[in-house]
Amino acid sequence: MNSIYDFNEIELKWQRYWDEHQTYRAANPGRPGSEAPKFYILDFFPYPSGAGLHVGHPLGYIASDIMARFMRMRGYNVLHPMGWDAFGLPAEQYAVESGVHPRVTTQKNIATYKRQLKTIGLSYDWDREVATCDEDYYHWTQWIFHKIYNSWYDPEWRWTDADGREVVGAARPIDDLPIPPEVKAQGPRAVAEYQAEHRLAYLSEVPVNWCPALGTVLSNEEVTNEGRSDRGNHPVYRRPLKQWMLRITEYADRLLTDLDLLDWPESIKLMQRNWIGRSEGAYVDFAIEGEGPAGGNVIRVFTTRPDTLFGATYMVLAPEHRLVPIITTTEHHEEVQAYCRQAQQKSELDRTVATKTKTGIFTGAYAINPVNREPMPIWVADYVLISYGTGSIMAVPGHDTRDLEFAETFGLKVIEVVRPPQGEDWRGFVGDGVAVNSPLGDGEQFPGQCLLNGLPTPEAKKTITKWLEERDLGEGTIQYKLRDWLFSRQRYWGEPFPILCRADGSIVSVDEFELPVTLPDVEDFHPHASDDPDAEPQTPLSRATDWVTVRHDGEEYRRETNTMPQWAGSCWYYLRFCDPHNEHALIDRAVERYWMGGKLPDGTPKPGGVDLYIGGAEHAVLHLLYARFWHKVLYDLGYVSTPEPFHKLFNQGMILAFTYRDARGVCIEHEQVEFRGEDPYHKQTGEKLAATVEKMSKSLKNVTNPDAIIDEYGADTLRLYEMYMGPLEASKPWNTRDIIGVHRFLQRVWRLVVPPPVEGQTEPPPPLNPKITDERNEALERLLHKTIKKVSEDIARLAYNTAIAKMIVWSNEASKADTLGRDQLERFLRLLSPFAPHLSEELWQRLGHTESLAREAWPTYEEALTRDETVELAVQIEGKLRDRVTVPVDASDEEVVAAALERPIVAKEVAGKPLKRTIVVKGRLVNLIV
RNA sequence: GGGUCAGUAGCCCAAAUGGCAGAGGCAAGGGACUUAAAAUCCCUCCAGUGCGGGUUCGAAUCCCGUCUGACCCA
Repeated sequence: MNSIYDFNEIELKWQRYWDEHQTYRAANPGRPGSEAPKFYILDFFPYPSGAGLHVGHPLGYIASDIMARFMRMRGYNVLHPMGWDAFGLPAEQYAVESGVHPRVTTQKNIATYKRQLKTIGLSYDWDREVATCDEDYYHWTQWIFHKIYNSWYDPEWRWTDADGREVVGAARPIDDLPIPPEVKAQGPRAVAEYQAEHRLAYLSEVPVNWCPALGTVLSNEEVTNEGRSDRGNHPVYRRPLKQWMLRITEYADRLLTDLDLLDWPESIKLMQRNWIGRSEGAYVDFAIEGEGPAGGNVIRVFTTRPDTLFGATYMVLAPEHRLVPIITTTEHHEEVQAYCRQAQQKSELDRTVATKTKTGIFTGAYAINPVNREPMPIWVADYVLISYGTGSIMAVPGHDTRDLEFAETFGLKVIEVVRPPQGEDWRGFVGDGVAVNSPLGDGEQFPGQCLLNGLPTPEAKKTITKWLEERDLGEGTIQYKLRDWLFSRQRYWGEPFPILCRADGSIVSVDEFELPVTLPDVEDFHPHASDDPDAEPQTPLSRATDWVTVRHDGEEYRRETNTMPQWAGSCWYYLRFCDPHNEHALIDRAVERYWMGGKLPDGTPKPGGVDLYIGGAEHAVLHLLYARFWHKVLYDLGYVSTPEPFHKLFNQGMILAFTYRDARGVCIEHEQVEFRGEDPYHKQTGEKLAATVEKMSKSLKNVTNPDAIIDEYGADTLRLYEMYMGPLEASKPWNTRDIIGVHRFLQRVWRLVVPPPVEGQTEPPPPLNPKITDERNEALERLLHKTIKKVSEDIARLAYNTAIAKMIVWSNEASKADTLGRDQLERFLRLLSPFAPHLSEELWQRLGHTESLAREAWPTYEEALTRDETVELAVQIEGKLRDRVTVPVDASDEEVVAAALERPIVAKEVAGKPLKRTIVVKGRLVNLIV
């Protein structure tokens, strides 16, 4: 047997062993092992990109793996799966450029990722691997869409779930939607239309980022601030396009309130709350002045500050507002039209950035302010968005930042209606104060006028809302910033919709027993490019003519040719991992209850199923919100038993890297950098380089590949280093130079068990270190108990860096010791095994065990042995450190003071002065006040 | 502009409830081993906690202000 630590050989050996013995298989209900309590620990699954992994990617995976191994040793049945978010744009773009089918690229990338993950020694149950682009998988993605499509939301519905929770509001089958008699009377077509208006998935004309050159809609993230496509820098236009939408807004309130049930970082909860953006306010209706076509129309606005209505001096419509062409007077028509056209080309971000100067144009029309009956000019301006609220606002320049900027730009009236607290300028004051000038002067200007003067803001809001409601001029309401989810993409590499369209335009869903609707193979992945921004998009699927046309019972249908967005597959993968091979259902009911159920420490049912979900903060809003939404629909329909998918969420930080640039700002590869002292220089040119810490990315030439690290130091060292760099949640720079530290630690552990070969000795060294005995080393025993305690507690709170530090301390002491108890060493190896599983298995085996230690019991400690018998206290006089004194741990306060006073330095300082006060902090210090 | 988090040794990071600023690692210096180097082992060195106030017997920790950085929102 090799006496040197040959990590590459050892790691390969144990990875094979684990595969062959299916060491990490999780037992589903009914299988041996499922009688143990369950623990479901999940990683955000990756999109397998062509570049492979860099060392930043596995950070979270290593962290979850340590927890998974720890929980297995604690006797849990651990579900720890991995899969692939495999539909998506990069593979498709590559296909467009190279003609290689995205499936081929994707499979190749998955193979690379899987190989890399395996070399890290992650304890996944690979039997449960899924990829969102597999037919067996997207079958059920389509099935969920089918359920969403065939449901409506009943906000009044009161029901009790499987765990006895009371819930108000639910998705219900569309067949349960009550049809009003007057609709029913108009025949089946009217009923179908009425249903379509209520379905949770519906078609709608919405403004989208349309890129004619790429032939597709783009998400906001894919559009630059200059309003061009991120890829290719083509112009992007805002245009209305018929799209599939999911009615997530119906769930806004539940998505908001149920956040309170979850053990998530507060920052993420806050981001979701902001995204949902609940605001209380009121609708106010403004009549348009005049006869003509404009007269009689009403502009409805939403405001969170109805109390400032007296300060509203003008109105603004979004350029896309339907009343714009109707109310604009003839002499302003041309200008307004030109303005609207121009506004269309700007991105939303561009339009709302506060620093940009405001633009706008007067329509010539006026509305009447209902509270003082004053005429207000109606403007069109692009800082008002059609997609938020009603697409129109009442402008209160006195107390709204953007309205004030606009009013100042165009010389509009600004009046004070909220008096701020003393010392603050009212102009632009947006906080709560006291209503003034509401109305101007004393008393009513007309009978029944609303009087707000003197009321604090919250009361003023209530009063005016009531006044508006009584006169049918408006109503109190709650608005959400959350919009319905735009769910279709004009792309190839995604899930086809299980939707058919009849010749008359009516829509039916594919029968659930005919799923999946398979993605057809095509030759041409090119989007239909066009310079005409108004041309109808032609999707790649629409060219698969054989596929598009379907005959069914003698009727001809056309398939929906959009595909689902990349989020769809990741919305529910955590469910499929529980039951990945089920051909008859998305997930078996009993399996779902087992893995997704569970109890909180207080015995109540757990609101979320996955016990620990680890991933980066970049998906804080979208993925986590979409998945929660789908989960709630499935919950309402009875397919899952918990209201939330993820109970505890943890965001690992980002691994950053040093980036070196020369004087021209060109990034220099790490291989080209040499250090003179602490300063980086270019190896060839000798030029001094500037170093910064930035995100790891190919373009910055600062990427480290895990394969290279594993090759040089082994996977266990890589794992240990990534966990030792700092707190898991913190961002920290990768520094290859530091790796040697943890590697030395592993080498030292190795030598605790395996003696080094002696130079010049021809005889082989003994297989085990001769200092290992059957007797415990008493000096090490206390430290071992302290270590077990520290490591156990630190793993539980994901503080792996400090756990490792403590293990290093023990190994340093053990190296110095003359003897070492075999069972002490074995307990230590069990502690180490979640962090460095290969090395631990190997040494465990060399110590005489024949089974893997993956399910060995986690070591325990005695509280009494974690404390020393004596303790050194600091002695302070007047709060200043003067001396130290050693006392028994259980010494009383009096004994501590007495011991302190016996110290010569202390006695001299105190010198008979009476003690005014003594402060003793147990185990820490004694402070004498004279 | 608003919000959240963070700032401790040359670097990465530790320090329940306020209680001796240091657990660990890297780097640096010295030494042992070696013809030498690498590896290994031993020893040593270094900050008063971004800055300015306040509360307290006592502040890295709490409060106020301020600067810098990251993220989110506008």
